[in-house]
Amino acid sequence: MGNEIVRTRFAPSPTGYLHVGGARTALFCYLQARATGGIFILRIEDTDLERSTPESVQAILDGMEWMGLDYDEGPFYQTQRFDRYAEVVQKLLSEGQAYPCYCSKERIDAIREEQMKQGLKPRYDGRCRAGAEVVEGVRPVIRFRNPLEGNVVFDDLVRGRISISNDELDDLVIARPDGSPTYNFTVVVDDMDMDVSLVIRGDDHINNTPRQINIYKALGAELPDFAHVPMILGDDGARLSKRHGAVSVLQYRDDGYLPQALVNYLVRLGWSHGDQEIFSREEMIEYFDIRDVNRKASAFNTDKLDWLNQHYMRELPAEEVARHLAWQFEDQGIDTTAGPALEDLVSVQAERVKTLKEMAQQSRSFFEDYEEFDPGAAKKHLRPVAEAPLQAIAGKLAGLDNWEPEALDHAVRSTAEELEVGMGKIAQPLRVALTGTAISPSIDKTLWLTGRDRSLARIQKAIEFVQARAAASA
RNA sequence: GCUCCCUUCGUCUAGCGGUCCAGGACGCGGCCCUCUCAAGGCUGAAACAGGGGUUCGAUUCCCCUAGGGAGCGCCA
Repeated sequence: MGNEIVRTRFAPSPTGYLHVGGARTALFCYLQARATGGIFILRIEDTDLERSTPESVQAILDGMEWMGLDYDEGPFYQTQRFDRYAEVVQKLLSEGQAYPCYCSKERIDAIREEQMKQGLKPRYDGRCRAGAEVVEGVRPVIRFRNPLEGNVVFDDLVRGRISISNDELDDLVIARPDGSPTYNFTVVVDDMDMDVSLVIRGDDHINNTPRQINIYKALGAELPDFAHVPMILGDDGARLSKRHGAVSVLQYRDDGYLPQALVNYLVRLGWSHGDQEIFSREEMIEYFDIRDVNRKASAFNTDKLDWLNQHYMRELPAEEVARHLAWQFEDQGIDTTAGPALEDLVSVQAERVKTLKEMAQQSRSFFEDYEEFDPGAAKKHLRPVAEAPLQAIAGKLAGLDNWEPEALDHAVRSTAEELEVGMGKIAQPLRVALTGTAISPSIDKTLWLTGRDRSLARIQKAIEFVQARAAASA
């Protein structure tokens, strides 16, 4: 890299959601710019009019915002730069660095097939290179005049030196018959115009780089540095696809993951700083260097993401986690106006669940009455022997004026002692009474979160249930 | 087929010629704790793809083989 300021860019094409691979590339671009006091640019590569959609553009913007990847310039849209591309095509044409080609698709396909058959790499044979015969009524494509000899060599910041011979390359199409530009050409024009000094992108672009370098040279532009980052694979080591479940970053948001967790997970995929696992945004920026990124593709491991998510649910300020949790409740149609404070909920539930979605699901009974007891739980814990403990604790709780965890814990324990039974004999029936299920936070916290009125009413209901059951079997 | 690239525990990784009978993390097993589920504590199993070199000495450098990936579009 030169002495000037580093300028990176993330350049997705809006043909679907922002997937985790793209998100990590964006993160790396962002971190490298922030780490060096540089500029991070967002550019939307929407020249494929067929497949690009406004929804996808929005998904990319939303995903970036959710992850907190703010950019300094853009978003720029390639569809708004067609005049500029046309201008550069004309320049190359007038300099003889590009030429019109009238070869039919049929002919191109035929030679490709023939070359494959002969064990050769399929390439355009250069028929129109020396001067095309104009075919009436046919609008030509424009091809770039690639050098015939020599090698293209570049030092990739993550892959090291890469060298390819020019005779592996052919004269690529840079403009279609309707004048619309193609990818390998627009990237170069854009990166040149936007003064991008460091191109960070997926390693599926490695093979495109030499031909892009030739275009840079033809344009007399200064070459940027390149850093090709490996791709992300699914849990099973196969290429990431819908079949692996969540691949879109917004899906992770909807599934109850905190952005801090996803970002932390992603930054450690292909990059590390000693044995450190947890990184604050500041630490990432301080330690990150694109040169330290690994060359190998890595598999996405949801178990580790879950671990990080729980870590952040526990460590982040409860108010912040609560904000994300509120969204989950809303999404699940649970009204949280009558019930415990979400911060309190977070403080007790965070260590018990993997995601905010689970947290909301398992906290339903603190806000709404449950329909009926879980059959298995009721069968096991709401038996006749449970009546006495429930009556005892009901009486004790009714007289309690301090509805706080410490007092509640004392109430349950002292009741157990007075009845001379183990905690399980009283906590489990009580748990089923309060939540309808056999699973919940510790009994004092469950009482606390359920609240006084709701707790007392539910215990009564459970006592009636036990009595009815005893009567029925008698 | 051709070109380019990749290869340390199941997974993410540390390692940049001796400190490695290979370290950490997730996950997994066992024990403890325990009112359920978790969480937590302790503990255990688990890897340098294979073969040649170079070197006094290779996980680290070179070559080959095997396996894997990407590209070879008038897609990006």
